[in-house]
Amino acid sequence: MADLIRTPQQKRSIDKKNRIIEAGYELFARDGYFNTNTAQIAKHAGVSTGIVYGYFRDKRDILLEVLSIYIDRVFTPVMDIFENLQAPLDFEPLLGTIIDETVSIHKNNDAIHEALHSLSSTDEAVSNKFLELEKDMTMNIVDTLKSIGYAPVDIYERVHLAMETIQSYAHECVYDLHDYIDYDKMRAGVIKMLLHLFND
Amino acid sequence: MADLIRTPQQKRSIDKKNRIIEAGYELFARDGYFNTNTAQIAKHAGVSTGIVYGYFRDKRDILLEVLSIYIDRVFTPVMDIFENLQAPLDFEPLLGTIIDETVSIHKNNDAIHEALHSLSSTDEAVSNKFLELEKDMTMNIVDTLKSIGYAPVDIYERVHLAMETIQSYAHECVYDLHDYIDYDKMRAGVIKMLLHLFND
Amino acid sequence: MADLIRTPQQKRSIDKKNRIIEAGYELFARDGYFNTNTAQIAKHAGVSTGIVYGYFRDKRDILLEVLSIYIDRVFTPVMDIFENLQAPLDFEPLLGTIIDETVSIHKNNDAIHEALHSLSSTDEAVSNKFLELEKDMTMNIVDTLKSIGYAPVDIYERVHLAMETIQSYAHECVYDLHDYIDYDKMRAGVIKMLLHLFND
Amino acid sequence: MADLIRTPQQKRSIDKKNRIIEAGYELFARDGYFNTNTAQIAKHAGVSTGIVYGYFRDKRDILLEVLSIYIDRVFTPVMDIFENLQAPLDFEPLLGTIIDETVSIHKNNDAIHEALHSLSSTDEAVSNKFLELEKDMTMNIVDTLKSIGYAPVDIYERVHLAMETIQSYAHECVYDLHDYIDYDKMRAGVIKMLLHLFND
DNA sequence: GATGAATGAGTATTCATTCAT
DNA sequence: TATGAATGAATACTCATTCAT
Repeated sequence: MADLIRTPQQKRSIDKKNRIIEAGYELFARDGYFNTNTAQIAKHAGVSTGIVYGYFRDKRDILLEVLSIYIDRVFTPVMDIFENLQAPLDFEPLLGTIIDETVSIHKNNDAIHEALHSLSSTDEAVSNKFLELEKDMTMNIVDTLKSIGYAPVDIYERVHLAMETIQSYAHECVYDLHDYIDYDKMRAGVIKMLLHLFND
Repeated sequence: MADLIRTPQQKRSIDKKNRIIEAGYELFARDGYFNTNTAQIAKHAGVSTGIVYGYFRDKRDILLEVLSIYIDRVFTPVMDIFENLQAPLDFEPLLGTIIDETVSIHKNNDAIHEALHSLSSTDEAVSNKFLELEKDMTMNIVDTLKSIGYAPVDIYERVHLAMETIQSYAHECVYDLHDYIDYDKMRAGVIKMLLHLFND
Repeated sequence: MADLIRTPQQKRSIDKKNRIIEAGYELFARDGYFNTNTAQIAKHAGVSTGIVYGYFRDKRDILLEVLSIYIDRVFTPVMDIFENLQAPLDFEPLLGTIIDETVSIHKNNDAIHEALHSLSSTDEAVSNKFLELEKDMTMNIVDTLKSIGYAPVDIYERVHLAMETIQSYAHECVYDLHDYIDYDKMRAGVIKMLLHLFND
Repeated sequence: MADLIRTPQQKRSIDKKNRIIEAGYELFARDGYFNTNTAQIAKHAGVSTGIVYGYFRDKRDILLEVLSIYIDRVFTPVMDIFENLQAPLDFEPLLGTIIDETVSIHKNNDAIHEALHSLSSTDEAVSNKFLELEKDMTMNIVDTLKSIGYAPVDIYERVHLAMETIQSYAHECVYDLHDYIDYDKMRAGVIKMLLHLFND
């Protein structure tokens, strides 16, 4: 007998729901999904354990909402860069901007990314949301590029590959900190590769 | 008084320990670390629940051993390619070989990779082992390349970046299967980028 | 400071209280007392969860009121039969009437009977109300019979036993539906036994 | 992944399982199924909460086993009476024996009967077991009676009705204790009715 | 009076780990 | 060494009851 999940309308309730999501965001990021319990989430959000189940079906439902927030935080800033893009296209500064923005996003959200992504393999809804995110980003970027006249063959593959490469680099920057790597030099390498990928 | 963890000497015992590790490997890969319990591992390995604690300090200790096995399985085949490398260096076929081998490795081990990597963010030992793996691979490859006379500036950055890029691509191939991507064309894109990265 | 339980005076309030009792009646009958929660009762009654505690001390208090209603529904129709009883007493048609009426009552109320009666063993108030019901029915019937001149020895025992027997039969009819039983023939058996019980 | 439920083979384990069932029996009888929690059962049985789930799938599974024990305790003694029954049939002492035995059984088991029976309305397995019990008893008694030459028309109805009547009486004796009833006189009434039911 | 959001104690169940045999 | 029964702390989720509005 599924007790109704409240869809909060009033400001105070929306706040409360958001506080729970934010608490989930922070705790999942810090300790991982399985090392975080609902009581901790409630406490961190400053609410009772019971009310959590007024807003969410179950713990996984919190995860899904956290995932949505995460996706929004990752997707939006990159898309904003393309928003006001104008021909003629000058790839070099564009790539630089995207790389720096992506690194910045990863710096703030990589922990939650790991926590969420790790569930992809066992939770299809999570997996699908990640796939969809990649698809949406690729499609949006391709559309924007086409709209300003850039439409080479294999554009989907190029854009997707570029995205992956940039994300790899950003992930490296945030986490790995190998002492034998100069990340600025690596950044130059990324740009060099991608310029070559897009030109011709 | 901490019960000693046996370091098995006899063949039968070594077998048993390995069976437990292999069981952990398969179950962690299939269901994830947190969705696998020690009783399942024991059963899958054909041993009693109790004896697991004769060979491993705790559940996490199994994880660490699984991680070692994983690292070995990923590291060795790539290094083997470089083993008999001879000058003069022809990058194009070499990259093709590495890419195909990496994709093949990922096909067999990506599930466990996800399961293990997801623990990086909350377990420093796991995180360090992954860092070390990347470092070892980079170092080995760089050494080999140098030994046959290839030693440009920024060689560490180039090699590391190439590795990351190839791994990204391999991961894509195994999992994502975006319907708008032709993975052979993307493979060509990877090779194109990397050739440019290494030449000059 | 115990919040006063309102004894509703106004028509609207009486309606509301009755709606809650009726909702309790239906849900307890369908799902049992422990499988019904107060939110469901409130919803079924079309009132808020909070106001339930304006009319009832607690959940058990609803139960007690439901029990009263139930007792009324079971008691009254049987007593009505005796209301206009006239000498000389002809037991056979009287028994037939009572049996059929009792079966009819059970058909409509056996589910709630089970739900309520099951609480007898752990709730003395419930248990007492059931005892009282039986006592009242026995006393009323005995009084009526005496008033029209039927007053054999052991009249209390006879009447009480007859009531029990008829209730057993009615319960059988409603629930058990053993395929090896012809319930009309059993009805004849009941009448045969009871006639013998009362004559001489 | 249903963890295996142990089916205990060794004496100590069987003892333990039985202790849990017996604990359930006593607590369900005293407090009812819903007012008893698994921790109480474990404590009463002198075992840990965890091991309960080694022997039983869930709390309801304990209930089902308790029900089986109950049925055995109620069924067996009555059947024993019929075991050595010999022609010619003398109903009067036989009925006396059965009534006294039934009252004795009810004295010891009526509390658990209420607790279990109350779940009939919401749990089909429970309901079916009760129906089956009645059927088994009726069938057995009818068979025995037929085997010694008593086989009137409507024998199923008569036997079933007799059983119900005796159980009603026994239940009355145990619980109701109405002060206006002399239970010995009522017992005589029961015998009188049943003799009439069976003769001719 | 009325609402329904909020509380937090309570419960069934799981599982890493221990231990008697 | 090996077994697998046993432990008990931990956790997701429920629900009778309260309370701010």
